[in-house]
Amino acid sequence: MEQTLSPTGGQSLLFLTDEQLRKGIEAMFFAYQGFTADPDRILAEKGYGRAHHRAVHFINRSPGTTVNNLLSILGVTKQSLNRVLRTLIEDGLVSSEVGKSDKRERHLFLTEDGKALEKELSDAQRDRMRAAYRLAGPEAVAGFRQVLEAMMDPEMRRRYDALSERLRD
Amino acid sequence: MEQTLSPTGGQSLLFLTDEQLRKGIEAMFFAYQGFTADPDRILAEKGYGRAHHRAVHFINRSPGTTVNNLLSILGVTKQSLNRVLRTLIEDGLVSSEVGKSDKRERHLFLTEDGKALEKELSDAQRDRMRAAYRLAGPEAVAGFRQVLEAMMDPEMRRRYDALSERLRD
DNA sequence: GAATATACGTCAGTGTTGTTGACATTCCAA
DNA sequence: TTGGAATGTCAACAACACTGACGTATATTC
Repeated sequence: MEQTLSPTGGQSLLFLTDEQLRKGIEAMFFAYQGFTADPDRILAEKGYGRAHHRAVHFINRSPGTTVNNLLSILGVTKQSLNRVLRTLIEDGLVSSEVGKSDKRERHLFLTEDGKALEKELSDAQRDRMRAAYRLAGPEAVAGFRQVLEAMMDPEMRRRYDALSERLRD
Repeated sequence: MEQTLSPTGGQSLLFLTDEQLRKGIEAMFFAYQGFTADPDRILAEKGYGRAHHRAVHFINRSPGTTVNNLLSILGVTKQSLNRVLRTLIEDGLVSSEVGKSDKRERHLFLTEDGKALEKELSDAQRDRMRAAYRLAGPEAVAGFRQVLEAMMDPEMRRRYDALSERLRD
């Protein structure tokens, strides 16, 4: 609330000025800092980093996913992901099961401990997101999502959409 | 367009469900990848990284800013910023002038070459932002900004607002 | 004027995370 | 069955963030 001043200046035809665009760029930068701040704090205590968070998040989202699948979602090299995955497996947060039909594949699951960490992290992140959503209101949230989705690379957009195929939005 | 299906499901009271929040989190993650992809490509060619981009961006935004000021905006350590600044000064993209009233301070400016790089980078980033804005429409952009602003840490929000104090939105 | 604080720069050490290269295993198709 | 492609692992290296300690110049305070 108190948000009576429209952040776009209220002009419907001037919303593509360079200054508007620059402001949007800066908003992304500062907001992303806030977006990662809370999980980062928790992760640092436990000796993990953002890469661990991302892995845990998407394994939780798609239990049984393969390493390769996870790789394409995260957009990093398999070696990079592997380092993270190894520590998570060693620490008993993730379990890796050899595929039944294709024994080359490893299917990834969160253990109970892994689920606990995932919950701790996403609770923190969701709290902030919830507060922002509540402050901005449903229509702003719809716009927020629309712009973000339009900003994605087509390939990433596909993967993003695929995540909610089963789960209804 | 074609965005007739509202990303919030159209329900004004369901925009705070865990699934909605999770979707927002993932949207931030994937969108940020797109957000940085174009500048990253340009930077990689020239042997620079995101840190250089950020420095150049904010020096351009506030010419004559001091090192300390830049430090607090970027939220990094001075050692980290110094490494970046040193290479930018060596390469002739940034100039550093001893302060007149306080000779301890260094005021930072972009040289012509620095301005050229800044333009190249922000043109690329703005193009994507512009496309996303155009696709989503003015109202979505307003919501986008509202949510992002609500997501910032208060301290960062202050700095974000301060950037456009002179320039009218 | 002396002590203290501030602004900036630098050196050394560490950790996370990305990269490439080499390699083992498994699957599949010629 | 053999060779190529796919999957995943191990090792070494680079980029870039961080902390801690220190040096220098300047400003401020007592």
